[in-house]
Amino acid sequence: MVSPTQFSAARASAKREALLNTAENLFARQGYRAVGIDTLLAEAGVAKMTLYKQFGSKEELIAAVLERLAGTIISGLSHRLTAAPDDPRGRILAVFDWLADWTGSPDFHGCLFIKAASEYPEPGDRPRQAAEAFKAGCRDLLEGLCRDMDIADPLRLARQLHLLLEGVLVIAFLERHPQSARDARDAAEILLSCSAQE
Amino acid sequence: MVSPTQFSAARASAKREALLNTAENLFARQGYRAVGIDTLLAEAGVAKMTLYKQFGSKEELIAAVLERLAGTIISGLSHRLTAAPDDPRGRILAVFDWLADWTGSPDFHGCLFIKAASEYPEPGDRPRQAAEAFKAGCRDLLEGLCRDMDIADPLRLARQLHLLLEGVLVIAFLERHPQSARDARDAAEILLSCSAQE
DNA sequence: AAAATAGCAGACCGTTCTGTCTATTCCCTA
DNA sequence: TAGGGAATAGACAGAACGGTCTGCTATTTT
Repeated sequence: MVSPTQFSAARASAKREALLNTAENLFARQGYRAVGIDTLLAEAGVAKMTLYKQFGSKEELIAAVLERLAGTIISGLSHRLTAAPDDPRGRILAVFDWLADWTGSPDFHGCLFIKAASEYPEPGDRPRQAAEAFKAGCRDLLEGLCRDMDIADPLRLARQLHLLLEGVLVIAFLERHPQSARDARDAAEILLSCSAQE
Repeated sequence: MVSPTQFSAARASAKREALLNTAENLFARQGYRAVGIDTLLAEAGVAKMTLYKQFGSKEELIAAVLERLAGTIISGLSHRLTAAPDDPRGRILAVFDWLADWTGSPDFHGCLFIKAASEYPEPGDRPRQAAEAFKAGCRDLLEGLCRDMDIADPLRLARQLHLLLEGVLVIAFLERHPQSARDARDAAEILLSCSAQE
């Protein structure tokens, strides 16, 4: 049996989800400031008051979109790593395979976190904070993988791999084909081998 | 002797420069769509009609800012490479030293080209075109340096170094300290060594 | 079944946006 | 020194911005 409050919550959350989905799509395609909330609301089929009850402001909506997206991405990647080989090296390379799929997908329009930090650059801006948190999460994930390897400076390797990853996000967005992910994978292999030898 | 038209042109170009300088500063700090032209004009001390006579539109002004900046950056880097050691390897590493200085400078606020492509993402948008052209120029410059090395696939190495470079631009913008450039330099050294061995 | 409550749609607010227009000023030439 | 032409400042226009407010509907509880 579903309680009334649960039912209401489910209905509210349906509109909330519609808002988040539409916002993610439009922001990804056009940018944050380029999309007005009226456009957004029309496309989502949601009332303006619903947006402001649920999120409080446009910037908070953006932050909510980013936080949900961060969870989706990290859990998607983590899930994929469970299917990867057991050796640490293979798991790290699997990150770049996943990256190739992501950047090669037709609805990849650049990294929404980089874009958010670009459009809301002040340290106090919530979108920028969400972006910093996500990128720190990515680096932490890579650090975890690198620690499993038996090398002298796993943190440095993680930062280097992170640079490759961000580079792929930028170049794939600008050049519109997934070659860069393959290049990054090749480079990662070299860095892995040489770090291990040290 | 200075002709009248030259004198007029000099005066016009002084205002034009003021516009370009102010625009570059404000756009770098706050973003493109976040800065209205009225703010820009007030700060530059220039009339609105001057902007529209000189550039035609805000987007064209942005493109002009980016094209001028691209020239400044590429020539600054090139000049610095003339002072670098003669061996190809040293010149490539000098690129990353230059990158460390750039991203470490107090008025580094992220890469204006990445930001431009983020805010004007359509293929026909002039700011995005300027960004694509600049990044292609960077890759070409790296390709030139890598070709001087005696390795099997210099173009692939160039693309890999380019990934590191773009990664540094993103991470330095998000984390606000120039550690990433040092990490990239270390990684570049490894890639150079291993590419040479192949 | 009636009343209360919560969430909805859409009109509405003042502000700010890019871009245009006009009247004036300034500078060079004759 | 007078005149011509370009560049100026600032008012102006129409649209779009983020955000608020007011009725109304639809659901839930008594």
